[in-house]
Amino acid sequence: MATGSRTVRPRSSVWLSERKAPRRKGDQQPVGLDHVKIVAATMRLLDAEGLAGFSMRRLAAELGVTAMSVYWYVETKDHLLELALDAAMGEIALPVETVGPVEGCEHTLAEPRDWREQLRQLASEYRRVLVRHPWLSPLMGEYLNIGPNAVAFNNAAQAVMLNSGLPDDKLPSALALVYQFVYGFGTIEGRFAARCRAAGLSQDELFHEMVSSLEDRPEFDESRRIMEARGGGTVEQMRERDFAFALDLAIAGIEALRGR
Amino acid sequence: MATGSRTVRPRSSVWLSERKAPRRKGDQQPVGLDHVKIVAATMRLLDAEGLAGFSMRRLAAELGVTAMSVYWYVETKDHLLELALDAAMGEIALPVETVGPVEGCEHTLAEPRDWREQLRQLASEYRRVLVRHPWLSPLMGEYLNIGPNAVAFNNAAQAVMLNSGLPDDKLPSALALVYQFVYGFGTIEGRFAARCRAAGLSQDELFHEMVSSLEDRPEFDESRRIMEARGGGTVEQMRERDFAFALDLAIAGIEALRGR
DNA sequence: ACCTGAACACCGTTCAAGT
DNA sequence: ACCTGAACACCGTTCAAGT
Repeated sequence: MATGSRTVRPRSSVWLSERKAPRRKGDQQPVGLDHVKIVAATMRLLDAEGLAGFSMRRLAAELGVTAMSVYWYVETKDHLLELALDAAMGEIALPVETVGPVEGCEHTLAEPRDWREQLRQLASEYRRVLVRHPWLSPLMGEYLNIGPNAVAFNNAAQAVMLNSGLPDDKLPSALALVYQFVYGFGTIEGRFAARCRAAGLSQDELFHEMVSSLEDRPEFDESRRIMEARGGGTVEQMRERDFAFALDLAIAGIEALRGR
Repeated sequence: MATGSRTVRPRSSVWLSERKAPRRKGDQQPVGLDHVKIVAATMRLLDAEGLAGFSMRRLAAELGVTAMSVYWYVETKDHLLELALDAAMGEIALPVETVGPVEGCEHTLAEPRDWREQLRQLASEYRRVLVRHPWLSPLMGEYLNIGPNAVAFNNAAQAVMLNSGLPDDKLPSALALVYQFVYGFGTIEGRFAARCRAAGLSQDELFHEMVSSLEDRPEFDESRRIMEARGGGTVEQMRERDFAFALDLAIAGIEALRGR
């Protein structure tokens, strides 16, 4: 979590408080920093060093500026992280016809298909973003996540699920089942990938190292048996299969119960 | 996340490094602190102040002791948090016949039933613990979570899913679908409850406040429509229904695809 | 309008010293 | 064996001051 809140504070979101006015009046040259540059540098740092390695001072150094300059553009560290969070949500490609007129939405748009394909597509896009930016998961837990890109994503997910044939009052359950699953799956996958990068190992190398470090622990016998049953291939291939079949399960469940 | 790791460190887990030897040799009186007391105080503080409000100095003050005393018993803050994490996992009641001989397991045991009932039971126990201790979710993302209680829980979850009739190679998918869903659901629920406590509002009060604060935002029209379709009752009742039906979907999916 | 510098109240942890 | 105190290298943020 952001360590900014030493004591519990009122907790306003960037999206609920008016933003700092854009500088650069008239036709003057921009002086150096601006909102876009700051958020981009923030995401770069977060990708490179992780959430724990990120600090306002570190960011300022990266921008070649003194520690306090950033505060001219951004109210707090938390607000900045909310901006980075929503920027990352904007990297999720959305099925084209699901995108309503959300102001500030930066999503790229993908091809339309039937609802199962759209669901799989959204899920895999979401997963990819979570893996690409491992700092996303903790931030989503920490903040409200109601920025324009997050809202557009939620609306797209709702629009897709609407075509599943489930009655409206069952949609929240189905949405939670699918997207909480993807969140957890992508979170674990992203953390593992980050761990690999940090250790300088490939995913398969680290995986086998972990497996063999638990070799003599009988509590893990059953887990090992199941993992072996899952069959060969690389870690990545196993994960693709697990992910795809879990979505198949969810879709099958929806198809089974939508008639009631 | 624990801010202990300013720079990236080797990342050993408590469960992978031998513990500090228990003090109190012979029959001497315990001098003051001990492992159990420290973890208990840690959980009390985490419940009361949240993860962001917890610090080693704060804990020491709570224990009536100087800041550095705790370090006699515990290697780092991260190790201490791992101990608290597993202690919380130990609060999950497990279906009795699923518990193998995991050393150090503190779980209480629950009645046996058919696999659907056992699954629902485990899911709801897991959910309750996540809600009771909102600091659990971020810690589970941060650490390996391979303490004795976590392992016993995973083994129980596997044992229950084994009875679903799914072939072994499909078990990881089904387990991920169900328990990642519960994790996300319980995380959101726990955060909302904590927010309510902090604001001094009931869940329904805060909920209606949030809804009405988004009243004039057309991007939320569709969400609002769905929420209204979901029907009346308290926030808690809506959540129970959503949770139960999401599990129904997962179970229906498993039953639909287990024959292949 | 935009940026700086010093300062405040915090962190986790090391290390030498006390009893 | 157990606990303390001072110190180090960090935080986020405030505030008065510079240009």
